[in-house]
Amino acid sequence: MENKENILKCALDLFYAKGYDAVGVQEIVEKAGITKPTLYYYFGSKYGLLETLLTTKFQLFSTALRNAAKYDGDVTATLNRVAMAYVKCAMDNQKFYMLLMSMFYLPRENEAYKAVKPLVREFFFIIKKMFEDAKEQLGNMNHREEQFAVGFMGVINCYLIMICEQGEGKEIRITEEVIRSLVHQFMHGINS
Amino acid sequence: MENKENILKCALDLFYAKGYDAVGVQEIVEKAGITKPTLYYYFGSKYGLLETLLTTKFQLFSTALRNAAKYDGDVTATLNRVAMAYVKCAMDNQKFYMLLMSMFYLPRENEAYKAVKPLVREFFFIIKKMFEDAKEQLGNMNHREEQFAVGFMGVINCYLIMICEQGEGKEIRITEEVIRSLVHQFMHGINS
DNA sequence: CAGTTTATATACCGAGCGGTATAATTACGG
DNA sequence: CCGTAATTATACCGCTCGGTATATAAACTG
Repeated sequence: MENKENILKCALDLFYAKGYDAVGVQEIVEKAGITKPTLYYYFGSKYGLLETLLTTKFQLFSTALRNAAKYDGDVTATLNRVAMAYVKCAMDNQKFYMLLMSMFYLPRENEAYKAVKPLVREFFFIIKKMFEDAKEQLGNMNHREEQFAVGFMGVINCYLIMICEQGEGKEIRITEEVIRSLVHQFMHGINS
Repeated sequence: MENKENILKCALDLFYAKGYDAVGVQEIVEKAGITKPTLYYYFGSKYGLLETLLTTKFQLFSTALRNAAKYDGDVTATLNRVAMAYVKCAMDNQKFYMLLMSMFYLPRENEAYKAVKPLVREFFFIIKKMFEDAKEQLGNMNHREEQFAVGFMGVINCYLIMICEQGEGKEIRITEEVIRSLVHQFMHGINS
């Protein structure tokens, strides 16, 4: 079992650095110090390896977000919880997070995008539902729940990517204060 | 010269649909109805083709934004102008815009990212400078110009990508009113 | 210890990759 | 109408791609 996890780790490193399409199976097995049949024994195909990598690691994000996104009557508090949980997951799994981001923006007919598509859907479903539940407090969103969901995650992701870029590789601490200010910016704009 | 532009067009279609790494040179020349040496005569390499495609088409964005981003003492008005110009460019060149977006989020060691990197830098330099010029009106940004630039473009891009996704292929009309509401959301938040 | 399952390596497959040497064709100025 | 330069095609290069048939080693199971 040691090999399997090692392959996943090496694949993540390479996919993160170059992207799924630009990495060959040969490259992965060399980095992992094994041979091709071993990889194919565990994952069946290069695409299967990607799927396994994505679905297993995505569990963390999914459960953390699902817990945080339970609307409790206070929009700001809920948004803060979600943002905290999300940022924590992202920073604890920085490479995986950046891989997810890059794959989310992949062309829609790219094979690798098909692997993230269900994850993206699940993801936005959670956030969108949160905004729907907050209808009472937010008032007439008139069907802008989706726009809000996209915008909210967009603000956070843009910030995280900017930070990740600057502190390339180094460990990054993002304080609760910063997260709260991001949520505040989403709700009240930049000059308030 | 007819061939050259045809190759560029076909390359854009394919890169847009599948991504640079997932498209072979053979595929491009077949779609363009020519043979490989013709492509290599004009562009020297697959990467050279990408560079030519990016730099020529990016001119539009660059000049349009540079004109719109001249700060005139009114932040809201300037942001509106920039957003209008940007959205117009993006919608007039939808495939190219989506290609740019997908490449912007490419892993940093991916070869194709090296081709967009200078464009991205130029792009953000323009937006960042606009926020710096608006210092008098926006007040104490205390070095958050970059964060604002990233956030502003992030909001617009997230919205555009969402729209492009829904109206896949069809022509898209985005009214000035919608753009103004996006700028308003950036400045004053969602519930104002 | 025999039999079976699990795990790994050697050596190979056809196909497609990016790229090119050579030659034929076209366009055009003298 | 000839020579030259700009274009385009035929046919090929070595290499890497994703994937596999076969054999072997290790680890359980009875």
